[in-house]
Order: sequence, then C-alpha cells, then structure tokens
Amino acid sequence: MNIGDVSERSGLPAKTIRYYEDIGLIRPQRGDNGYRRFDGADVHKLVFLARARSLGFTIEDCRALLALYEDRRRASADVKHVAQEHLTSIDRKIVELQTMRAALSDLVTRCHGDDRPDCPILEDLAGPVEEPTERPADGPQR
Amino acid sequence: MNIGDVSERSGLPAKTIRYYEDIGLIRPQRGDNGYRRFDGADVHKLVFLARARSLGFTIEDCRALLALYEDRRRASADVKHVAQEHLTSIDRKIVELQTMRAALSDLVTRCHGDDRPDCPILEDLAGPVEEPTERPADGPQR
DNA sequence: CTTGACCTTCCAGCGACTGGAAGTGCCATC
DNA sequence: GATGGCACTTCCAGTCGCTGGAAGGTCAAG
Repeated sequence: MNIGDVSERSGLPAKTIRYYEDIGLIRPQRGDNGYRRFDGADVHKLVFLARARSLGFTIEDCRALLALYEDRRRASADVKHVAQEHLTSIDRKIVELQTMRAALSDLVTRCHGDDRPDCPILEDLAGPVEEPTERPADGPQR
Repeated sequence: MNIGDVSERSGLPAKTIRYYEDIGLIRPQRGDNGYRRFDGADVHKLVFLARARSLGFTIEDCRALLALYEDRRRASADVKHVAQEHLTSIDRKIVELQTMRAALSDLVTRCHGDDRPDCPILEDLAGPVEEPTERPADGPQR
C-alpha cells in the first residue's frame, strides 16, 4: 500500500505519516521506486496513533503506548499509569481554561460594547488604577 | 529603569520583554551603554500585556488590544469584539478537552491496572477488532 | 508522448517563548 | 588598578507537532 491509501485509511495526512517515520514511530518498507510500502501492521499502528493523538496524548506518550501495545507481556498498570498522568494534565488544563473563562466572561458582560471609549475590559487589563500618592494638594479636599 | 527592575514589576521574564520588543509590542529607549531604559508607560504596557496573556489572548490580540488601549477614541465595541471571539475559542477548547477527558476517564476506570497484560485502554486505541470476513469456515456456525 | 496524479526529499515556518553561549558594563571590594 | 560577580547585550538553536511549498522522480491513462 502507498502512503495515499494509508492516509485515507488512518485519517492521517500523508505529511504526518512521513513525519512519524522521521521520528521513528513507524518503519515502513520501501519499494524499488523509493516509495514507502505499508503493510497491515503499519496501518494498524497509524490508526492507533491517530486515536491516541485524538485523546491528546503527546508523541512521547504515543511512543510509550505503542511499545506497550506491542509488548504482549506488558502490565496493564503501566498503560494505566500513562493514561492517568495524561488525565491529570487534561484536568489541569480544563481548570486553567475555566479560570480564564470566568474572568473573561465577567469582563465581556460588563462591557457595553457601543461606540463610547470607556471599557471595563481595558480597565482590567491596565491593572489597578494607582491613586496619586504624590502631589496631595491637587486632589479634591474635604 | 533597567530590564531587571521592569521584569520584577511586570512579572515577565527579561527574555520575554526582549522578545516583545523584537516583535514591536514595546519600544523602550536605549541608554549610552546600550542598555534598554524603560519608563512608566513601558512598564504599564508590560503589565497590560502580562495580564492579557494570562487571560489567554494571543500576541496578535494583545497587539490589537494595546492599540485600542492607547486610542482614547476607541469604541468599546471593538474591544468587546476581540474579547468575545477569544471567549468563544476558549469555550471550544474546553469542550474539546472535556470530550477527551470523558473518553479517557472511562478507559482509565475500566483498566484494572495490575500486572496482567489485558487492557481496555490499548484495546480502545487499537480500534475496533475487525471480525474475520475471510475464512468463514473457521467461526462458530449456527 | 503528454498529462496529471502521486510519490520523493529537503527546508522553512507556525506561536510564544526559553536556554545557552559569548561578549560588555557596572559596582564593590581588596 | 585588579578582581569578582552580577546584570546587561546579541545571536542562534530548540521546543511541539505538524504544515506548506519547492523541486524533482514515477506511474497509469489516453
């Protein structure tokens, strides 16, 4: 099978498949014309990679998972460990985004969004308005 | 003020501040010794940038926001628009991560995580087990 | 024989920094 | 004045996971 077919079957762009070979995730054979020749096992691995990437695993995670996948004597604990760590990092990212979202959403609702210049979003970004500690005679007295 | 002081006040690494100058977000003066000299306005902008980046705005968003911040005749609608778009993209990312999280979390709970090799995580990654359409004489008949 | 689709390699770029090397300046102490 | 130690400078390379594009070779159809 040529790279085009494999690309279609795995859903991965040909460029990505070449890249995966580059970094040693797969090792397809080569034909006399120099074309890559993929067999069933290669396609299988690429499908595996596509799925793992879609779950957000890093390339290095994928490499580890692929090694475990190929090792019939693996311990499922090893697999679970990798997945668990990844789950934790996803959770961290979700929290981070939700924190951003909360702050931003508050600012957006407080902004009129008309043609006047005053805007709570810019005010927030500019930081706390420092009160003039110098020149106290200038402000309104009471 | 030298870059070290500004770094401390803005919370941005000196490297990042130099980078921001590189890409034209700030234009500090230079002293006779070649050192960057930052004034109050520069520090203000850097604080602004730090806050905007912490809300997840891209550098290009920051550039636009900074321009609006400096334009006293801006319309708050323009600011709101940028923020709104960013909010939408944050929401997209959250959904994406939550989708991953759900799938992954399911796999993790279903994996025993012991020293045996069978593992629902790997099974999922490997994709659906294709049933043997060839050699129909091999399967159980009914 | 030509066309056009497919394949190859190689290099550059994305975003937003970050690390490190090599060199200069500043300030304090001896 | 020499020395030490830090802060500052520039420049280049690397991160991650691709993606685009150039320049060229291969193959099957018409």
